[in-house]
Amino acid sequence: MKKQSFAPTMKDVAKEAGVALGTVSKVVNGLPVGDSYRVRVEDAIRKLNYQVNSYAQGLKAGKTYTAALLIPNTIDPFFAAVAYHINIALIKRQYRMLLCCTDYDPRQEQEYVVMAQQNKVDGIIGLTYNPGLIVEENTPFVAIDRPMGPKIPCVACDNFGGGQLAAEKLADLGCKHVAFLRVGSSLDNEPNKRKAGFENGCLSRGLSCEMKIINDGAPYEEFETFLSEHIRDGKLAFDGIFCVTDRLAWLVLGTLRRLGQRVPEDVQLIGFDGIRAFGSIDYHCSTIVQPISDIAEMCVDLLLRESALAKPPLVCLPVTYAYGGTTREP
Amino acid sequence: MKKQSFAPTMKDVAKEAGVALGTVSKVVNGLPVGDSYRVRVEDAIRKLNYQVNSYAQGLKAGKTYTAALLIPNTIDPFFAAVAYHINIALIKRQYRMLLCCTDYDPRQEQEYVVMAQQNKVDGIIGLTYNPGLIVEENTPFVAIDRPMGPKIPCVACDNFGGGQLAAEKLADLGCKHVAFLRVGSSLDNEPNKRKAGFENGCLSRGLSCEMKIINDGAPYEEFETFLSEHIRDGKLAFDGIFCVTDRLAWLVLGTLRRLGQRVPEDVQLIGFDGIRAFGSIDYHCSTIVQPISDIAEMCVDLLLRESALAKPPLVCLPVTYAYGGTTREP
DNA sequence: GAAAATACATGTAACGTTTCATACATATGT
DNA sequence: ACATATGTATGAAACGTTACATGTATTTTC
Repeated sequence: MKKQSFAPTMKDVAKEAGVALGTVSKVVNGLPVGDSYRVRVEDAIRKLNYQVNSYAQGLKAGKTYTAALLIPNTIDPFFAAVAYHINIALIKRQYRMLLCCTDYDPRQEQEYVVMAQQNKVDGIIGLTYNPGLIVEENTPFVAIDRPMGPKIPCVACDNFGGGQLAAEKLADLGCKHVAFLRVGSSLDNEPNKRKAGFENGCLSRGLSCEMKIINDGAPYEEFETFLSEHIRDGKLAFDGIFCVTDRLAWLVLGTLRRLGQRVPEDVQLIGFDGIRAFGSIDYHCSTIVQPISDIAEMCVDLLLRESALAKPPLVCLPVTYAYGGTTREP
Repeated sequence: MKKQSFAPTMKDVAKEAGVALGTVSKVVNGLPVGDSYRVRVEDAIRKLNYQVNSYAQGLKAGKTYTAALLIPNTIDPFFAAVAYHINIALIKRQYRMLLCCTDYDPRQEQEYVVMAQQNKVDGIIGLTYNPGLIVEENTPFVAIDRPMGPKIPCVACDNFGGGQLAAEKLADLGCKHVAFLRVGSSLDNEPNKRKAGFENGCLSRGLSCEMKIINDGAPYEEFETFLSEHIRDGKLAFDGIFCVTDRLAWLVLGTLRRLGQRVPEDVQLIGFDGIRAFGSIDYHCSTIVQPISDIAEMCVDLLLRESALAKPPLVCLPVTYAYGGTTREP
C-alpha cells in the first residue's frame, strides 16, 4: 500500500505533465511560466483532478488563512449576527472561519484559545465576557465589545453613547419616569457602560430613573414581579423603559402586554443591538443599533494587519437610533 | 533571520531537554516513555511553552480533525440551532468545526465544497437546498434534511410524519377547515414532504384543507392578503393553520393578531422545527419538534465512521409534538 | 558470570508544498 | 562563429511532525 490517500500530489501532476515539481507549483500559484508548460500542467491538473493540500501549504508558509471566532453560542441572535458578519469579512479576504462556541464556560474558552494556537490559526476574534482569559503575547487576538487588557485591541460600539442616546430619545418623546432593565453576568465585573450612559443621559435631561438588574442565573419572572410591583391602579410607574439588549426588550414587551400595559401608548420601550429577528416587523422594537457589519470589518482589519500597532487601539464605533414600533413615532 | 515564527518546535524542546526528537513526540502523544525522560521533556515543554503544530500533524497523518459545516447563514434560528448542535457533537469527538455560510448561493456552496477538499477537512456536513451541488466521490459528505443523491447519506427528521402529526393534532383539537402555509424556494424542486404529510393527514381525518405557498422572493404580505381574503364578517374561514416552519408561524401569529383573530381561541396554529426563540414563552408556538441534537449526533457519526457503508443510508428521525400556547390545550 | 532477551531512546525518512540557487537553452552582441 | 547575457525550467532543501528500523543499555536466565 503505497499511498493511503488517493488524492494526487504535485509530484503526480509533474510526472503526468512531464515537467518539474517547481513548475507545477508556479502554475498553481499563478507565477510566470512558459505557455507550453502552462497548458501541459493545466491539462494534467484537470486530468488528475488535483487539489492543493493546504495543510502542506500552511506548514510551509506558517500561515493558514484561517481565523477562529470565539462566541458563547450561535443561538443568541446577536452572536449569530456577529458570526455572520465576521464570516463575510473574513471571506472577503480569502480567509476561512473556525467557529468556536464556548457556552460562556471559561475553561472551554481557554481550551479554545490554546487549540487555536495549536491549529496555527492566523488569529482569534473573541467575544467573551471572561476577564481571566489568558492570551499569549504573540497570538493575534482582537476582542469584541469587552477590553481584554492593555495588549489586546478591542472593537466595540459606543455603549456609553448608546445609553445616553436612549435616555435622550425617551426624554424627547415626553417620558418623565423611566426604568433600566438588565441581565447581568456573574462573571463580568466590569461596570456596564450602557447603564452608565443611560444614567448620565437621564441626569442631564432631568428624568427620574430606576434600575432593575437581575443575575444571569435568575428567572426572568423577576422582571415581571418588578414591573407589576410598580403598577398602581392599573397604571405603570414608568412611561419609558430601556432594556440592555433587544432580546430582553422582546421579553419585556411580552411581559408588559401580559400586565395590561399598551406599548407604546402607556409605556415606551427601547432596546439595544439592532437585531432584526426573522426580518419581521412583528418582532421589532425601537432600538439603539450597533454597526455589527462595521465592527466585523474592523476586527478583521486589525487582526490581519501586517504590522502590529505599537499601542493596541480601543475602537469605538458610533451607534444610531432606529424606530421599531415600541416608541411613540413617527 | 533564522526563524520567521517564534513558536518553538519539537526540535527546540528536544534540544532543551537533551533528548531525541522522537522522544518528545512520544511524550506529546502520550506514548510510553521512561519517567526520567518524561519529566525532562515536560519541563522543557512548559519552559518553552511549546504547542504542537497541527498543520504538520495533519500533513503527516492525512487527517485534520476538522469538519466543515455548510449552512446558508447563522441568522435563521433553525440554522443557528443546527450549527450549535453539530458543534457540540464534533467537539465531543475532538473535532473542530469550520463554519461555511453560503447565503443560499449555489456558486458559493460549490466553492466551499472545493475549499473544504483543499483544506483536507475530514468531511463536510451540508444543509443545502442545492440539488446541483457536485461532491467528489471520495469526499465524506453527509446531507441534512435533503437527500443529495444515491451516493450520499442523508439525515432528516420525519417530515412527512410531522405533517401528518400536525393534521392529526388539529383534528383532535376540533378543527374542521385548515390551511397550510409555506415559503417555497425557487431553487428547490423537490416535493415538500411536510405538505404531503399534512395533506395526507387531512384526508384521512376528513379536514378540508387549503394551501398557500409563496416564493422566497415574494413579500410576506401575501400571507396577510391571503388570510384577510378568507375573513368574512370578521370570521376567518380557517380554524387551524399549519406553517411549514416556526419562523413562519411567528410571523403569521403577528399577522393573525393584526387581523383581529385570537390565537388559539379563533384559530389554532402549529409550526414546525421546535425552535425556542430566546428561551422565552412569549415567542413560543405549538410545534412539531425536530430532534436537532439527535440529527447532529447522527450526522457526525456517519461522517466520521471508519468504514464506508456499502449503501449510504437515509436516516429518518422521529418528530414529536409540543404545546406552545397557540393551540387550545391543555 | 557470560550469553541471550528485553526495553527503550535514537535518528532518519516521509508527508506535500514553496523557494532558491543552479543549470541549461536560447538570444544578443562583436 | 564565438563569447556573453538573458530567461526560465529544474531539483534539492526545508517547514514540523510521526513511525519505523536501528542501536544501546539494562535485565534475565542457566
